[in-house]
Amino acid sequence: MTPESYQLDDTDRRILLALDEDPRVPTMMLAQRLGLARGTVQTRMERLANSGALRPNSSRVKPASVGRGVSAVVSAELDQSHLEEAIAALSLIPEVLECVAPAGDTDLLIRAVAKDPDDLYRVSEEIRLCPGITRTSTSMILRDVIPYRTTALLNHLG
Amino acid sequence: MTPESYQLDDTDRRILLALDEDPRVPTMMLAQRLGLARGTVQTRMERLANSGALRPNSSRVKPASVGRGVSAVVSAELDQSHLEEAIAALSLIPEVLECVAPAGDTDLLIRAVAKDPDDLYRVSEEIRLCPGITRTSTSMILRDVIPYRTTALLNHLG
DNA sequence: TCCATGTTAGTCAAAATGATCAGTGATTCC
DNA sequence: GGAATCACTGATCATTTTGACTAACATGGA
Repeated sequence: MTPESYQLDDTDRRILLALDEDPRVPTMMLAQRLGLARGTVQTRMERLANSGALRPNSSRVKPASVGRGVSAVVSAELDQSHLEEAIAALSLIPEVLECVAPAGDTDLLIRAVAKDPDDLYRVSEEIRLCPGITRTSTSMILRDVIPYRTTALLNHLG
Repeated sequence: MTPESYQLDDTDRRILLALDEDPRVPTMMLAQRLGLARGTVQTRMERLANSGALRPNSSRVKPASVGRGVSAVVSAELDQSHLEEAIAALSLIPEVLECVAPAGDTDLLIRAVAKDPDDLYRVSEEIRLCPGITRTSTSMILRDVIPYRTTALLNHLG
């Protein structure tokens, strides 16, 4: 339905936050809690699911719970003419969770996970060997200071 | 129940991946599809929800859908003796989605969002002014090359 | 003003849920 | 070897929820 551009409003955010606190709550009770009609909540949740505003459910999985307790940031420089090839190759590495292109010196910033430091070396090598990638620098993450969240953001807008 | 250490097994992963493809599917049909008994799926989903292996639902929200279409990576150096203060202060900034401490030169690597480049400047300033933070360097993200995913990882283990 | 949209509030039958239980296989531990 | 533990199956049950539909109301824009 809605392509990519759907903007969540206050009601959407309240629903999402309420679901964080009580993920299994039935629509009816949720509606009561928020002071809305059931139909409204139902419509909203349906819309949310189809709006493209949410990442897939599996993105909630903490890598540590599938035995990937080691996390790293890999910055990569690349031969710009082979950008798309590099992206394609990176996509094929399961341990690559995310990759962004920042402004500045670094061409690509890659978030990767591994089983242990030794495994991280392997992953890091796989990344380095991607076509188009000329140089990488891997930093293991020592501490998850603030684990990924959007709660504060959602609350803030309210 | 389970604290933080629960390891997802093959069945858990299959359930999660199936839910990605069809998020609203009822437990019964899901069980059929996976060739499991309903009770099993029910137990698994319950356990998953309580295991701490999943981030809160709201972490699925794409910041762009709440008007934060601009994303940035901020690297920060800090006065190590004020680490905890800095963390506390950063936590209070809603636009700070994540913060990790990598090995190497950078003390903290912060993922932040903003409404637009102008707003990013404001957020960036807020970060810089956190107690304990001595220097920051902000890079706007130009392109989301691989959006955050765990699908490949979950599939890979199977 | 009229129209479109989103909300409320209510109904309905159909379906799913959570809670059980006994039986079975696999694994571990003694 | 045997006992105990654990997870899965397949089944039943009453209760609840769901999705789909109404009609009425409010709001905001054309």
